[in-house]
Amino acid sequence: MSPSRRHSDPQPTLATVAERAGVSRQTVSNALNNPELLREDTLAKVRAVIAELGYTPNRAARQLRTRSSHMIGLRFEEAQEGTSNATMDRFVHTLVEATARTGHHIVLFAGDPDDPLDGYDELLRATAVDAFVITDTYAGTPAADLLSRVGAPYVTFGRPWDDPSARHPWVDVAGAHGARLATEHLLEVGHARVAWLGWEAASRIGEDRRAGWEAAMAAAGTSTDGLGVRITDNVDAARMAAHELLEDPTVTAFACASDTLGIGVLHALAERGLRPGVDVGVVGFDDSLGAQVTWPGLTSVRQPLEQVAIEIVDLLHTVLSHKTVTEPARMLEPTLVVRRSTLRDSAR
Amino acid sequence: MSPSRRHSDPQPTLATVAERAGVSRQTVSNALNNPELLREDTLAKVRAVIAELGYTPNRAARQLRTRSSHMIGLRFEEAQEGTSNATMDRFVHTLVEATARTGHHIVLFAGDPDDPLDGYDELLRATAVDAFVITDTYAGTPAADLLSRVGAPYVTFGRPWDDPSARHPWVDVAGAHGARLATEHLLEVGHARVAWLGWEAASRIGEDRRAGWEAAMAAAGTSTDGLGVRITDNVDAARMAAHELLEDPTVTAFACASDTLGIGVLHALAERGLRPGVDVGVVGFDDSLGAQVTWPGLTSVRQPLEQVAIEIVDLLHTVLSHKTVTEPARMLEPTLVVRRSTLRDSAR
DNA sequence: ATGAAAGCGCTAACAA
DNA sequence: TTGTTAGCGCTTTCAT
Repeated sequence: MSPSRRHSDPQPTLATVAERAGVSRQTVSNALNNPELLREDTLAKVRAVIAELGYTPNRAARQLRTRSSHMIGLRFEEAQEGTSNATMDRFVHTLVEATARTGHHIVLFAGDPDDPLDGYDELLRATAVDAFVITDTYAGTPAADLLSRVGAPYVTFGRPWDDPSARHPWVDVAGAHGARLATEHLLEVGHARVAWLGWEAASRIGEDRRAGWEAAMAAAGTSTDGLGVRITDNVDAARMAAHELLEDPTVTAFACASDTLGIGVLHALAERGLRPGVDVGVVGFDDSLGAQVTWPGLTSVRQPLEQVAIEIVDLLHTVLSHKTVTEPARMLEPTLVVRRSTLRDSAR
Repeated sequence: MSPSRRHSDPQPTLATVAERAGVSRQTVSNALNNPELLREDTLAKVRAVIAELGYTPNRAARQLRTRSSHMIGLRFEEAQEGTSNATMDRFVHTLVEATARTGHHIVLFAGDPDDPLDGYDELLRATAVDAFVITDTYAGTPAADLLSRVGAPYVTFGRPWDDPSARHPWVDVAGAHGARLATEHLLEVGHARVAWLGWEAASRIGEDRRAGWEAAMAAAGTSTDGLGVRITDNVDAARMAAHELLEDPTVTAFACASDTLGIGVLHALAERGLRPGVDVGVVGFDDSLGAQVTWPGLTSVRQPLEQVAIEIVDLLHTVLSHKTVTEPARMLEPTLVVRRSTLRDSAR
């Protein structure tokens, strides 16, 4: 923008540019959207005027005409204390980056916490967004169902747990694989009886991760009897569960469904005077800030959120250009970030 | 939306509603925007048809006409590992909630990290947003300067550190007051020599917080010689600085410019076999998730982010209705959240 | 390769 | 109190 022009001055429009360049409005529009239709010298001239005037097409007008806003809706839940939506936040950052590359923006909207559908409707009917990204498929997929019903485009972060027949595009991370990595790592560094701290059975994500632990234990030929517990996702519940499990001296390692639970185990160790890593191995899940900063560092399963965002944008792009999605379901693999909570030697 | 209608069907427009209700388009528009102009029975009839058809005004058309998008722009920085933009994330959550109440949405946009101005321009010229919220005033206020220059409305979270003559609306939290609360708390529970772990001198926020510590120490009549250090905001730097300061046995407490630094101190204590709270008191800043989950719990200064968001939306509202802002500068006060890192007794 | 005309859905201004 | 007219800035025909 020319630095001397104030916002209150009239913005240049297609007409302004056209007049200044001595061409018709349509030619300017073509210079923007179909440059290959213009003769080279015309194109150059128009572009020069556009730059000179600092012209940017009016989004509202374009949107009204093309019925496309280049906005992607994302329902943003209330900040919840204690439990970490840190993963969600990190995902949003990566999503903003990824959508920017295709000229899209993310529109955040709030919804009544008791109504998983609230907010979608209005944005959609107002043609304010082109598509949605849905992140809470763990709670079933009411929003996805709604959008499917009205034929609105969307992509979910999270597989359709309750509906294997669902055909919508989604991206997810193999939680079971992550838990398996965690458990195998603990077995490798010499722990035999690895306990599992997971969420209530109602959580599909939680049960998926637990299955990974069970698979790794089965592969090692170790029974999981009495080693797996289901608790709510908070530090104190994990701390108490860990205390209980540690009454059995053969239990020397914990794989957990979240960093919150892993940190709870670290609390129990601190209270018992046990050394993380050396005496008892602990692995969390999500590689949150907490895992990174907590003493002495919590080994954790990290989701490739950057890649998730890129895949989602790719799917979004395909869906929005009305192409057929050839590969609507994409499962990514997490990795293990090793920190001192699983280092046994004293080269610490 | 009537559940049976698909998105591909034509959306109802003003004209549809008008025809169905047997009134003119303008009357429907008035029913929406100036209901007091209509006779009661007309209004009721129009509203009934609106509900029946599931009509929502097209945002693009409205925006084109009124030149107002009801979108607020917020530049969203890349996810940074290790250092916590957790405060920023929590703020965004509260902002989404607060703006929703006035019918606005938050548009996130990315910008080249090396160019603090990148992204604003385009959104503005495209008339895609009505206003901006700026959050990184600590880095000077280049974005605010740009927006002032072009006459675009904005509110900042953060005072104009480098320009006391700035007249734009802003909301901030008194960091010095927070550090003072932290220091006074440590003095009250019986520590005499309270050290300060803060950021480099270039950080205005950091120096502000430090000033609060100095004020509290001065009020207690204690010299701060050799007790204040300036380091980068990461756990390890704090850990090492704490080790150094703890060589002096009279140093028994730390007030810190961030939770990250506070957690670094906890690491040093763990390595020295000192008990947080009992032997050494530690206070962090921001009440992040880390402070809440780290063992044994980190006392921290909490910013009233919900209130910040509410004040910002209020200012935004005033600015956007072209009213004069009577009180453009609003300073809020943080509070202290006490956890076990400052509890001396053993009722722990 | 370029231009003219029409219209997306809405609201401001005015008329009845 | 309600209706009519015009036009926001753009792109999609269609004509040149």
